Amino acid sequence: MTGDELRSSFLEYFENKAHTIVPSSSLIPHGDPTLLLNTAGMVQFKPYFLGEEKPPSRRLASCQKCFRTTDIESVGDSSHCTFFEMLGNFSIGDYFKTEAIDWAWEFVTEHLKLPIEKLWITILKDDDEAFDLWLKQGVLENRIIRLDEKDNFWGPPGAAGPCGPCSEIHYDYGLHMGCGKPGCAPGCECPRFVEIWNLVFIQYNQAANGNRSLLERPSIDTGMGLERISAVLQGKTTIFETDLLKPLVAEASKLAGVEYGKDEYSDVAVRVIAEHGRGIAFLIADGVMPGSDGRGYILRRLIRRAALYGRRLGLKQPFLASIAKKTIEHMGSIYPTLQEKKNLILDVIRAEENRFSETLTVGLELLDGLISSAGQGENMLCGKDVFKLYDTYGFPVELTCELARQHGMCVDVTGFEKELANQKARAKANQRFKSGTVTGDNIPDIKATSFVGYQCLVQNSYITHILLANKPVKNIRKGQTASLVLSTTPFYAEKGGQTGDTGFISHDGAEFKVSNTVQGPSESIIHHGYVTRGSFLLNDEVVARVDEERRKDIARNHTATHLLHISLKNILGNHAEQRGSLVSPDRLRFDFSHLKPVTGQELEEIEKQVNEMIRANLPVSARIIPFKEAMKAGAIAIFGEKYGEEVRVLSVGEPPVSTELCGGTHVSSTGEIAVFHIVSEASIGAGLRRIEAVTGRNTEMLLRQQALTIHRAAELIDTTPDKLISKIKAVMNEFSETGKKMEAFERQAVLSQAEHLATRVESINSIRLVGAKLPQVKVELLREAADYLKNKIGSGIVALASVVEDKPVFVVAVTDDLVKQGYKAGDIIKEMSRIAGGGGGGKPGLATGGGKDKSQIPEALEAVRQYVRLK
RNA sequence: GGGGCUGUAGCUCAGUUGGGAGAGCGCCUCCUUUGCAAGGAGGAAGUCAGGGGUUCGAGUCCCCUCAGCUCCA
Repeated sequence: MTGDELRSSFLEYFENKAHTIVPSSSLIPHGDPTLLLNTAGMVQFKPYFLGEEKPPSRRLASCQKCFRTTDIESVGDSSHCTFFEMLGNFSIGDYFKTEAIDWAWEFVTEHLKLPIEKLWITILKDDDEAFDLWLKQGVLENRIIRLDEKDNFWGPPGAAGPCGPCSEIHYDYGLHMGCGKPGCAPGCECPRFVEIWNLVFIQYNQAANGNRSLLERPSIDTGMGLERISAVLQGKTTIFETDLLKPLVAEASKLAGVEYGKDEYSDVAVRVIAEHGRGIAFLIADGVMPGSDGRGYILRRLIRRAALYGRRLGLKQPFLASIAKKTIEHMGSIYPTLQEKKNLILDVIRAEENRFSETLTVGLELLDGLISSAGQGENMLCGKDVFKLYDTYGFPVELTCELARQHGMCVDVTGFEKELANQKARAKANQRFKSGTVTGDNIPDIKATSFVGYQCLVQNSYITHILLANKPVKNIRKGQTASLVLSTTPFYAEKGGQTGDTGFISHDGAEFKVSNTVQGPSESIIHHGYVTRGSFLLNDEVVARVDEERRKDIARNHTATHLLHISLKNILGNHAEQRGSLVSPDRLRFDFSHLKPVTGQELEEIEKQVNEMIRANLPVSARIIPFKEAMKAGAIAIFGEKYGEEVRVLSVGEPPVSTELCGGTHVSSTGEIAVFHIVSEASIGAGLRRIEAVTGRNTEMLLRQQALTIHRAAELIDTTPDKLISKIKAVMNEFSETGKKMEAFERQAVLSQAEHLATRVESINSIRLVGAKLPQVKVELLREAADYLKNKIGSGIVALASVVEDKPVFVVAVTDDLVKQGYKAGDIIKEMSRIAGGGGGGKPGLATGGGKDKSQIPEALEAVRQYVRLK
């Protein structure tokens, strides 16, 4: 039975048992920011088990894409994998143990036709109910193993929640596969017994204190790994020999030119490449992009690990895309996203693999250097060097170790780990310093401030706390910098990338200027600022007034940020996800994932689309709804952000063009933004881009400034703005022509002087010598003159001097024949420059130098004669 | 946000202790040939990322800024 047949046979079986077949959910768990990737079949049904949502049916079955990252390092052996498919049937408070066991046994023995004598059962040690049910199926008593909670108890997810015992069906590959130890049985580490199906009986609810109570309507959650059961059915001992993975193994072997199954060393590499290549394709298809954290880092690690193993097989060219392509061909009909995202998948893999290959090349050179420069006695690479390789060049440590071993050296792993710990400590220390500035930690009785800033910008309130230098006080007066907490406030506290509000808090005779608003403990809102007039007492009644213009600027930028986000997705693709955002009154900054620079044309399209949405004057509305409901409506949530039970959903347009979870303040319709203009686009790291933009009156200001600059520039070079470019080109051309002419003219002048000097050759000790001062000649030309004279006189010494910027410069040239006799230009120049208060150097045939005192030029030239006389 | 590395001709890069800015490919002109990366001669092309400092003199040493890469958060 092939994997595909197995998959459909399973679903068909449970469909006949009145189950609703649910398609696999994305590998990125939707609406569950606590989970990195989908790790089990039941993940998408969690809200049903927890009673938070109503299931479409009480009986469900699925074949779910799963990804587990806990043992990436073990992939390559015969059994571990990161990506796999999980078959499962689920009862949401419907049937329980009896049916679960009944059907599992029927499916395994009658549909899959696995021989009963090969099957073993494990149960939780005191679950007699399960024991009896298995006996009833005809399982022999000695084939039922009782295990403790460590092995056969599931959950709860987190500290509290539903949980219960489980029972597993194991397949026995036979005595010859076993470890032979006396206690060998299902649950043993050796490969003889393999768990094929896990049935979880969710019968308890566990409280936070650990007490378990029986659930009124117990549930069932089962899981059967498709790869493993395929291996069993196809009579294979490893999943890599099944029809699910074999084509990929074959492709990897073909690319590397090795035969699978001949050599364990290359087999490991082939398996890593096949397994990771498949997982990578699925991750990208579900929207993961390589990055330096979270899911992105997992993807990057897989690509790099596979690339490394490819190298081990001698693969020099990028090859991972071929494996992904094979995966798409092989599984695309069952997972159509693979087909749809084919181009993206292949592009991303190629780009990332190439990047890594550059990293490796640089790293290898450095490592070669380290290895060859290590002395004879040394046989250890120091941790510092290895860390530098890793930290600066991203060169994997395991590769460093492997290569060092090949050269008979080892690596100071302890030293490396110490450096890594240092780096982590540095980053942390920095973090602490930053967060230390937030005040409010010293007020024990602080309560949540009621925020009314969505509806109004002016609010009557009273002072609940006053903070001076982060300590509670009873009053403050004029001139003091302090922080106020109010009972109610219209001031928005800095969060979600949006800058805090500024404004005034006042009562008769007193005014407090708010310079920033931040979040304090217990959802309080803290106003930072200083007293400009009068004084404030605790419990004073005050009027809080937000700077309206500034708030409107912020609102324009914030709503524009949402429009930009959706527009990026529209034009660049769905992978362009928010990774950070800053909304201030004067500009907005938006970081997102994207592999390559955004082209000028794309930027233009993005800007155009955003401005179209602005002109359409779309209504902006916010509503508070339960988180789950928001997720179902397809709202954009940011991974890693914490969201409460109830969330604020911000929609633009009707029907919405954009729906995001957002607590920020926005315009009421997009027309208020007026105009959106992208100011810059830049990289902020691999796969990450940053766009900065302005809106409303900031755009107006920017445009006015730019127009002014253009006008002034045009005026300066005597033209009109429309002809500015061509005029600048013409002027630049003219400038460069003139420069060249000048240079040629100077050269001509200097050479004719040199020509003249050639007629005044002195002779000392029968050495021909030219020593002269030329007026105002820069060093380059002086050098040319010396070169010219050197050739002219055939054999001899040329020493020239000039004055540049009021300082003496010298050039000495010596013909080759005299160099051979021991006359060195460098020696002569050193003497000359020393006399003039400087230094010089060069090569034996030609040297340059200079000094500080131009009056010493005659002495310096005399010194040359002296040098020749004494030589 | 913090640490590190890199930035030289259109492209790929070299450039020793600070002392003449280079190579290969590409480009332009001419000649010889017309077949696979043709051959020959000549030529253009550089604010050595930008700015400051040290020095008689900086692509080279020091500081700052920008950009790309990388690790940590």
